Amino acid sequence: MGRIGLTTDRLVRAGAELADEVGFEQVTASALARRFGVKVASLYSHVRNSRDLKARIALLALEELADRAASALAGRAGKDALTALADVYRDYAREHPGRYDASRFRLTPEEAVAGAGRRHSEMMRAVLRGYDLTGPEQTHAVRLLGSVIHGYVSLELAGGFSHSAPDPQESWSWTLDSLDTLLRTRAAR
Amino acid sequence: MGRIGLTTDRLVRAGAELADEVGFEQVTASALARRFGVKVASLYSHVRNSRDLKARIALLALEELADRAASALAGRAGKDALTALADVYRDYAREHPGRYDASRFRLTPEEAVAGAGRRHSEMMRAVLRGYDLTGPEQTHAVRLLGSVIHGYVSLELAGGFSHSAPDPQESWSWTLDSLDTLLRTRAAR
DNA sequence: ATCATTTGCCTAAAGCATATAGGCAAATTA
DNA sequence: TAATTTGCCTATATGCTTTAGGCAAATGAT
Repeated sequence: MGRIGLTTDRLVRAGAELADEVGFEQVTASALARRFGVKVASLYSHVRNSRDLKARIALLALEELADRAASALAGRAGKDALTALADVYRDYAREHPGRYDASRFRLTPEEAVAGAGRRHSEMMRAVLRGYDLTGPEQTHAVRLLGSVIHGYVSLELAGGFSHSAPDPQESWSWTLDSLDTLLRTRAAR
Repeated sequence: MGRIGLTTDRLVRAGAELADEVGFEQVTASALARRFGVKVASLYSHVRNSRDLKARIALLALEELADRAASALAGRAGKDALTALADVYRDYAREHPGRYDASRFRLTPEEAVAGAGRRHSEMMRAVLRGYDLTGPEQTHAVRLLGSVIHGYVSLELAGGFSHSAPDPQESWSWTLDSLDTLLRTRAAR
């Protein structure tokens, strides 16, 4: 049988697609090999092991998210920037639930730093620069913002808000609105 | 070899302990059997399968959490109740990380309703009754509150805030303070 | 163009988790 | 004490992970 041209990159991208289709948990070396019509052992020349594969998918998702966030933030400030950033995460999670789950994969500190981890927190800080917060408060706000976004997105994704009025979109708008008010109030304090 | 008195209940409780020790992901029928010094197949008389075991651990965690929340809320109102409830989740997650993860296990709607799911949302609503919110706003607030608590706790648990100043406890207080202010403002609007 | 080297995918095999079937002895009930 | 139920067992099948070693295709050197 000829070679079909596996590469780490193709595996990772296919893994990301698989994650969106069947869930990040179900992304397995076996399933991936099956998808490429190849024997499992063949993957091990391209990824170290199963954990490595998942970590790479996580890094891919984080990069994609950071790219989207960077575009969304360009030319925006204040509440506009806040909602743009928050929407990036929420939209990404709805379009790519498996990848979003992947982005929550617990990476080692080195992996996270080498990857897009830093870009994400810098963008959060950039958004918050639009609200005049003092040093420690800025960190509190970064943490709050991260918590609200991740918390909302993951509860919504898990189906926590489904089949109940009002529409989750309304709650989302209300939440971002509240967050904006809150941050402005804190700044003015 | 004689019988050692396995029951579904003992398995689930041991599974919860195992989760706290090695992580909810690593809770496996094999590991549990090993812990009881019993063959794996023996567990299958007490739990339907691996997923069933995990779901039962999830339900246990949700009940424990609901019990703690109920005690914590007794005799409290307003901000006092808000922080008490939030602290219950955060403290539980720190004391029992595996169980907390378990409580996020995706249950079927029936399982969730039969279990403590309803108690939790009712307690959230009870806390929010202390802030005079109109109908739909109350739901928005329930969702916001759930998002902030779950988001903060899970980011903190994942190590997102570790090794960076200021102390996560400060951000937590600041967050709850902000949330209280926010809800009072919304109510007064 | 040919030979040497590297590389990619293969087969084989071991380890461990899930799950089912069927058996025997201990516990329970009559 | 006999009959029945129940609890844990062995045996077995299936699936995912991972390593070792092999052969042929691709690549590079002369």
